[in-house]
Formats: sequence, structure tokens, C-alpha cells
Amino acid sequence: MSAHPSTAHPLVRKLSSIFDLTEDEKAAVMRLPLQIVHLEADQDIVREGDHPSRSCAVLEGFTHTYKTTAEGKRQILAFHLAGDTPDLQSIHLAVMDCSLGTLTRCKLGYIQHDALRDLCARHWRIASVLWRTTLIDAAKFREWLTNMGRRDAYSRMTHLLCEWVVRLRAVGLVEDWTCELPMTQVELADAIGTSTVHVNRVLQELRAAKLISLKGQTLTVLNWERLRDVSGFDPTYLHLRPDQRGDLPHAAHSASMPDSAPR
Amino acid sequence: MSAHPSTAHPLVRKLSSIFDLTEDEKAAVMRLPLQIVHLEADQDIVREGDHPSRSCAVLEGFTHTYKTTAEGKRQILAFHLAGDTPDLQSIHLAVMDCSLGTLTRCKLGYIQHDALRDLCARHWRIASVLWRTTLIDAAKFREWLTNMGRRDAYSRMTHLLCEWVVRLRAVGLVEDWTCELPMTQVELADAIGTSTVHVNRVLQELRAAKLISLKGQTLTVLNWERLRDVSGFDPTYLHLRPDQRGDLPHAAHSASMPDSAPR
DNA sequence: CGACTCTTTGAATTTTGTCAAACTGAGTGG
DNA sequence: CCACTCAGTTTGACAAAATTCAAAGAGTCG
Repeated sequence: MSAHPSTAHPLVRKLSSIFDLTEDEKAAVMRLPLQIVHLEADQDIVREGDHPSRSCAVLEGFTHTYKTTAEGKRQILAFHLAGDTPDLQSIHLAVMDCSLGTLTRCKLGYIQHDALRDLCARHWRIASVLWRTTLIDAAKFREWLTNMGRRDAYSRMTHLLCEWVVRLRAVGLVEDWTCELPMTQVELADAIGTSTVHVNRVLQELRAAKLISLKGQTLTVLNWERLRDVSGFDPTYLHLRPDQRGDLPHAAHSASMPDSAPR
Repeated sequence: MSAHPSTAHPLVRKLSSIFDLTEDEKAAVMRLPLQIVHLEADQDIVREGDHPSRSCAVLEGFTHTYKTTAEGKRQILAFHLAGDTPDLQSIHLAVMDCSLGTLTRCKLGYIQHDALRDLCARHWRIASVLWRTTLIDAAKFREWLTNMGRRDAYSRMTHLLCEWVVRLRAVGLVEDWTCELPMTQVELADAIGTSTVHVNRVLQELRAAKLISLKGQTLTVLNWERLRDVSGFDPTYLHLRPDQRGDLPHAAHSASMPDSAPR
């Protein structure tokens, strides 16, 4: 995994993890004005119907994209972690068709659309990389849609957990198959489209089957291969770079895994 | 609705329907080499796992994007009509994470990625418009996800029909609330994530409630307001231009509707 | 007229949702 | 340090939604 000093602009780190930027391009990104803001848990960042003039990058913490139906039901469409740009689409879509809110306390970096468009107009390769990140977001929606439409609640949950672990692993947030799972069961239910009660039962089943351990917000994968097979999880849709994939082996092999250094 | 002579490059028409192109930009698009191909119904255009070097534009007919799960179940992720670019994402994503197939006989225009990237690198505004179309695709996935997760089969079906009618109306393919619905019940089922049998029952209900008439592949909306209200359909996520929206009134008003001229 | 695909129907079963209540654990203030 | 609160989790019983299986009907095309 390429080294990015902590002094780097957060966006440089994100972009470099997808594509190799030239020094010139890095410099251009570094000049982007970034407004740093801290938010508490369960706060809205942007709401459906807004006409934002800026997008944000998640620097610390976790956020989620969601929609509310006319009957007041919530559907969570995506979870985001440090390095993600959850509402980048608003650069070209005037009206927000979904809301974005924090899951935990967050540190965000706001970037004005004007500045971003200017950067893109000047640097086609950067524009490509940003475009690409939004295309990967779309790929995740496609996979979630398949998950919702063609799998039962049990495998939907395992699929969500597989994706979560793989994404966190790719940025070095998984240690010995253990990571944070910062959502409540209500939020998990809204993400996989079931009731809270049913989420609870599914989680019990997963614990009983010794696939995972989940205490509080701490998730441990006990049997990766079965978890993956039950969900039919195939990480292709995440379009990770080879060095981010790390070809996940069975949990028993975790000691020899090329896990990134703790931050 | 702005007039686009039939002599125009199909992509020019599509782009102009989203954004106003300068003559210079139009000229650049017109120079794009377009390979015209005719396909029968139920043929694959690209498959999951492919590494395409070109994308296509639908010129005539209808296509659909789909995924197949490990257990062999199919989920349809999107339907496309003339003017759409269903696999534009492959311009920046090396591997296809979903398949694209025809629904009916189709006329397609293939464009090499190289040529497209070159065009984008030179013309930032065109790149923006193309980027934007992929962002709208993502917005549709978000809405479908909400549909799947938080609505029952009945309202999912009405929602699908509302979207279909609005999209076809925007390109002038709806006449007196009547349009083509070129999918079988099996395909509808795979799109809304239910069984074929259940789709059939839902359609019966919709007919019994006098919301629609559906004979063969011909759909007529009999009561737009109720269809819309049942589904909670709000077209914001389609990000249509004001002149494409046409603020859909009740079916009874259809005679006075500003329907675009027949093509 | 077949051969075919697509639609329709009925009955039994499974999955999931709903409602209501109890339990747990982490703060909080007296 | 102990009630107390509060959000989040867990449980059970019942109801609703949707699936499955199997078979029959309809429409279309050569």
C-alpha cells in the first residue's frame, strides 16, 4: 500500500488510493480550500430538496445516505467512512434527491462546487478519478439493489457485513477480523429493508452459527468463508485496487494477513 | 421542447436534452465515430466480468441492466430507452459488475472509450453532461433501492409504472396516457424483486382498481393521480429539465396536455 | 395445427412484519 | 452509591405478505 504522509490533503489520499496522481495534480488538489467542520452523531449534513453549493469529504467518523418515503419510512442507501465523498453527486445535480447524515461524531471537509468544477475543468485526470468514485457509488447501489431484491434477510445481513469488513479492511480499519460496526439495529434494518425485530433475530442466528461475534459496536468475523458464501459476496463491484483487495482468506489465516499498520 | 432535427448525432440529442451545447461542442460530438449495430430481443450486449473498450447508446428499442446472484437469481437494475447510455460507467470502471441486455430488438450506437475520453478531456462541459447522466443513473438506483426496501409489492409496481410513464413522456413516447410496456411479467418480477406469480396478482389488482389497463405490451394509465399517490412517486430523482417534466395532471386532463409531437 | 412462451389460478407453506412487553447497560442527578 | 432515565436490544405470539408448486389457459408464430 502506498504511503501517504498525514500532512497530505485528505482528498489527495483518497484520489491516490484509486489512481496515481502526478505531483502537479497533487499540488492542484492541495490548493483546494477545505472547510473543516465537526458534527455530533445523528445530525443531518444535507437534506432531500436542498440545493447545495458544496460537497463534503468524510475525514473521521461514519455517515449514511438515506431517503424517507411519503409514509415516513426510512431507507438507508449507503454507509460512508473516512475518505469517502458521500454527496459528490451534487456537483452536477442541483437538487438533492436524498439526505446525508452522520452516524457517529464526524469530522468533515467541505469543498465548494465552484472550486471543484474549476479543478476538474483544468485537470481531466482528476475529474476522471472523481467521476470514477461516483461510478463506484453507483456500483454499490446496484449490488445493494440485487441484495434487496433477490436475497432473504439472513443473507442480506451477511452481505452487508461482508461489504463493511472489506471496505474497512481496504483502509486499514480491521485488525484481527475485528472492527467497529457503528450502526444500531434500527439502522441496520433500514439498510437491509426489514424490521428491527427481524434484524435482531438474524443477528442471533449469525451468532448461533458462529459466523460473527457482535458486542456493542464491535464486530468480529469468526468464519469469513462461510459468511462470504452465505451472502454470495463478490467484491468485484467495489472496484478496489489489487493492493486494497488483499484476497481475503479464511479467518484462521488472519495471523498471516498483510494487514496495514495501525494508524 | 427544443427541436432536434433527425439528422443530428443521437448523442447530441441526448446531451442537449440535459444541457445546452455550444455549436463547437456539438461539432465535436458529431465527429465521434459511432458504430451502428442491430440486435434481436433478449441478447446480451455486455456481461458481468467483461472488460469493454466501448460503451453504447440506445438508438431504438429497449434494454435492461441486470445482475445474476450466485444462486442463479436475476435482479433487473434498470430499464433503458432510446437516448440512454446504459453502460457509460465502463468508461472508468475496467470490469463490468453487471450485465446489459436487450429487451426488444434494438439499434445501438457503439462509441470507443478512447474517443469518448478524448472528447471529455478536450471539452469539460461535455464531460460534465456525461458525468451527470451517470449521476442520474445512480439517483434512479437510489430510488429503486428505496422502493424495494420500504414499499410492498403493490406500490413497488405502481412506482415502476409511474417512472416508466414519466420517462417515456419526457421523450414523447406517451400518447393519451398510453405507451409501450415491453417487459414480460417475469422481467417485471425481476425488476421489483418479487415472484412472477405475485406480479400477476398485483397487476390484476391494478386493473380491478381501474388504475391501469394493460393488454399485451400496451399500457394505459387510467388514473394518474391515484397511481402516483399509491406509489408515493416523486419525479425529483429523475432530474428532468422543466420542459421535460410537464407537471403531470390527472388523466382526465390529458387532452390539454402539452404532449410533444409524434416522431 | 402444434410448439412455444407468457399469463392466470388455487392451495399450502414460508418468510417477515407487527404489537406489546421485558430486559440491558450506560449515563445522570440526587 | 443508588434510583432513574433512556436508548437500544431481546422475546413471544399472532397476522400479513409473499413464495412455492403445480397445473391450466391464452396468444402467437411458423
